[in-house]
Amino acid sequence: MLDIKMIRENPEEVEKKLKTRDDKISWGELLELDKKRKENQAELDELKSVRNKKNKEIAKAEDKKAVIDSVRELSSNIKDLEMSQKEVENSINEILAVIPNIPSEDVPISFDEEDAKTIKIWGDIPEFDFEIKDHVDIADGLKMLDFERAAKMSGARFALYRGEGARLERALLNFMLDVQTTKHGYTEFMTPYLVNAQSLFTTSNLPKFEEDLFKTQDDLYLLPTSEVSLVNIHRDDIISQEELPIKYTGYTPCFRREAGSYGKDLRGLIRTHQFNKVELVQFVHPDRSSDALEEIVSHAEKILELLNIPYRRQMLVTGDISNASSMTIDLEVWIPTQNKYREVSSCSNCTDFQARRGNIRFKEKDGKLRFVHTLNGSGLATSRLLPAIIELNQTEEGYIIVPEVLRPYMNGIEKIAK
RNA sequence: GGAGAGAUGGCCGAGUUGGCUGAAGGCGCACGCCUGCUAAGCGUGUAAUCGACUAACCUCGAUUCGAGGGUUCGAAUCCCUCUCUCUCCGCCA
Repeated sequence: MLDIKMIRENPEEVEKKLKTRDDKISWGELLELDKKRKENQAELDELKSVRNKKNKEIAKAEDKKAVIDSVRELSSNIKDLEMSQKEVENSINEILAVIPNIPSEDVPISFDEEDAKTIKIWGDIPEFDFEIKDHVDIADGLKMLDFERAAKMSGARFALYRGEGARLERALLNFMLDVQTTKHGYTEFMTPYLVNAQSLFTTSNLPKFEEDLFKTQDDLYLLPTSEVSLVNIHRDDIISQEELPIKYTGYTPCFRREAGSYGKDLRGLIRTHQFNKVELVQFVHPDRSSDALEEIVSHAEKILELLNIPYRRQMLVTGDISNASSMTIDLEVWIPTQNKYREVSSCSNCTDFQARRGNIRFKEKDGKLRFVHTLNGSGLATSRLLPAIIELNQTEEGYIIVPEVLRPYMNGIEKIAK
């Protein structure tokens, strides 16, 4: 959520910046409502001040009845004004709730995702001297993944991991968590997978993106990402300055309806309703969030480098960054059969946008309370990582060479064969 | 699922015959004094949000005692609904 004070003070500039990420953006009556709210409040304060004074008289008055009668009407007026003030406030909040974060100055301005800026390319793109197969065919041949049976029990876009496939997935998750906790200083969490609407409001998945979420009959939602639960750990908290930066990580499955994304279909694991992800979240001092974004990206990259997967770092354009983000860096891994890089991680600096929605503050040295900055990044999603690993490490016989760093997690085996 | 108890400031904890309580007391924290150092001690201060005034400080007004609604001239205190926590019973991985 943006600070209404900031919008009030320079509306043109804010609107201009927001138009670079959504050309339809507008906030209609927001400023008039804001003015109205202020007027109402001043009047309310005045009326209440009078009422409070009179009420104090009543306590001491001899003839209570006379004074009470004079206040009765005043109170009724106050009640009416309060009602209309509430409506005004609700309208303001509804408008503010769907306005996205302001993009950072450094984000390339464009609505075409192809304009993303490549900042870094790591690793050599491998060449194969045999006919390569995609991850679905290889995994099927090795009985690691079974999409047909997944469809039988759950429908399209679900995965069933089997045997070494399941073990490889589990190995990856454990490996990633171990790296982030032991090398990068993150505290690991296992969080609920069902969360309430308030938590999704904090991260800005609600109210605007409800159609992306699975909702239960108890009004709880399945996590679309553990960013939601990790960020909400500190909802309504006041964090002391010394505790910053706070770094949290956790594995959870992620559930997304992917409504409307049919058609641009992708085989196998690439786009499913349920996938596995290790998430990184940081709460930092506002002065440090740019550095923290760089850091979080490097933490995700470390995983790819240890797995020896070629990747590139992309800075997304204004039109492509997520609602809460002021800047987003994507990591993309090389998928041989598609002959291109595909997103495996998305790291965002949400500045104070989520902190304001979730009321997550810290105490500055001078005692002032300020909103923290929040950042999140995938570290990483296996649904994109596993295909890369399978395809990049395939042999002519259709086997998979297990990356060295994963072998300790795979009972030491060097390859997955029939 | 059933029965009962509770939710107050950064934390603990008074206050529930409605007005003098934004809220005693303690802890913590900040500053000062004291002190060879540390510890202890003494003193002062210490909620947030919105608004008025101001260069700023100060001051003043409004709101907030889990959330929402109601009763009343007036609610932390009374009533209703909801959420959460604890205890006991039931069930159970």
